[in-house]
Amino acid sequence: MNNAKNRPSISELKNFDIFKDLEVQNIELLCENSFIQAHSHKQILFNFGESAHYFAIVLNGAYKLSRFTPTGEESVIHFSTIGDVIAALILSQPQPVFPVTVKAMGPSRVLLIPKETYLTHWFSKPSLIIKIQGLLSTRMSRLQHQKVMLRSPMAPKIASLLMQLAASESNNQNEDEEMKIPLPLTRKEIADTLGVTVESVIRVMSEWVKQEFIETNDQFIKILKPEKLIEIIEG
Amino acid sequence: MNNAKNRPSISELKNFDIFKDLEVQNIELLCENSFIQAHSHKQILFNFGESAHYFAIVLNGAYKLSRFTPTGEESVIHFSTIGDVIAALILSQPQPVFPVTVKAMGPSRVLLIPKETYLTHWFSKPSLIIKIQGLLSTRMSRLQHQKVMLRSPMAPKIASLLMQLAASESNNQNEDEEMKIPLPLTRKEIADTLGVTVESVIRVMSEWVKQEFIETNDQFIKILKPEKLIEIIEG
DNA sequence: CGTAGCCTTGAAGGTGATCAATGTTTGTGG
DNA sequence: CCACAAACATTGATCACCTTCAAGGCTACG
Repeated sequence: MNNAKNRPSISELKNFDIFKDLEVQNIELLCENSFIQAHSHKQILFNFGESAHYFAIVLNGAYKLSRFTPTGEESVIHFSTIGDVIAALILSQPQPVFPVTVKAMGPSRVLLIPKETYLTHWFSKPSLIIKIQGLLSTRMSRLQHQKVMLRSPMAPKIASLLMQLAASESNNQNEDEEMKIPLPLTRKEIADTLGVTVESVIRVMSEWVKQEFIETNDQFIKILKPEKLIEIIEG
Repeated sequence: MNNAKNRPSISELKNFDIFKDLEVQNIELLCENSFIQAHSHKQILFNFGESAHYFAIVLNGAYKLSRFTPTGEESVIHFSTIGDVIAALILSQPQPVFPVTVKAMGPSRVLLIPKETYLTHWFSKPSLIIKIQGLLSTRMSRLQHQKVMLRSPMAPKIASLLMQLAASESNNQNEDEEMKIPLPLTRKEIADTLGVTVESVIRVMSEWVKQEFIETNDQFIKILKPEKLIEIIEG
């Protein structure tokens, strides 16, 4: 249980895309009353339905955003990795409430920024709004792309998700090169993201491991032959 | 083919939530170089992949936002009705490109606002950004809710979609009251929204018509017994 | 050492897709 | 104004894919 309240260090924040190009005193304003919180695996950052007083920026590790069905099944909405913002969109609403439950995937850290600071200092800087909207845009685009894959059978769906997650990491590397998914991802989580069962995911991915399209040694998934997965997606 | 360029009238705009609470001269600034465009059924407003120079506010009627699979199947992302903004999120990106194809559903009208006006005048008004983010938030929330329904069988999926669409219209009416879906919606469009086949949608909805849960006389769908649909959703 | 979570494999069964045929409505051009 | 085409709605039969259920193995962790 590690949730000591720490003030953020400017030098660390400077590494993040959002704070790049900003002067030190500006960054200090933007982080007014903010603090860093660390989490261990599976620890919960926000709960669905709680009223929101902060938004978060992922400094380290990754977080899983999900909702639950009445029967307790998990539905994963998004994986947030380094530099991503969480719950920024809803903070501008009158009585903001978290639309998802947010859980750490492995040891992770976030910067928590209070609603007041967001509304007074962040909103008056168009360049910041643009960056946040850019992140949202990426997220929206992922959700949309997953909708398009709904009609496809199991294998293309999984291939598409893996490529999507891997693509966020690789800086437009050449095709044919290995890609690594920057998340400790279980089969169950893949299943919960696609709305299918674990068994189905396992059956498909085991085949790929056997054919050496992917590798899944440690807890990270590596895509050895992206071309093959693309082939599968395109049918 | 009706795409005459018209200047918007302030008095009409005053009716929309976004422009309420604004002074006339402010509205004029926000509409700098903007114009109204009318469309007939199925006419295209924006094409997927085109570079974006405008965003749109729906004044009248409705628009369907969709993407297409390689095999030409349509996947509906969102239905935009009166007061909704289209393509606002992406306009702040460096080289914005439409992420969906936008098509009129019946005779409709939009106000088109150029990128430059958006970036210079809209972005400097936090209250506007808040309203736009509110609309986006609603949209995101719908997409997320649909993801949660992925694991459910056909009937709950369809019931959930109908209730979602009807809810946007009704001002928190009591349950047990009739609800009307403010869109000329075909079975095919419902199918394309859920990623299922038309036949499946028809089989489920025909049953509901027979049992008088819903009515579908004219081109609009009316929900006669919302309680019944809620029952179906909850299993 | 025992439990909990994840991974794996197999067999059976059902739900929704597919294919095909036909009816109905809408819109268009001669 | 009629004829024809195009889009939408409907119904039935068959079949494949994925879910469900069940059982067992593996690893991490207290």
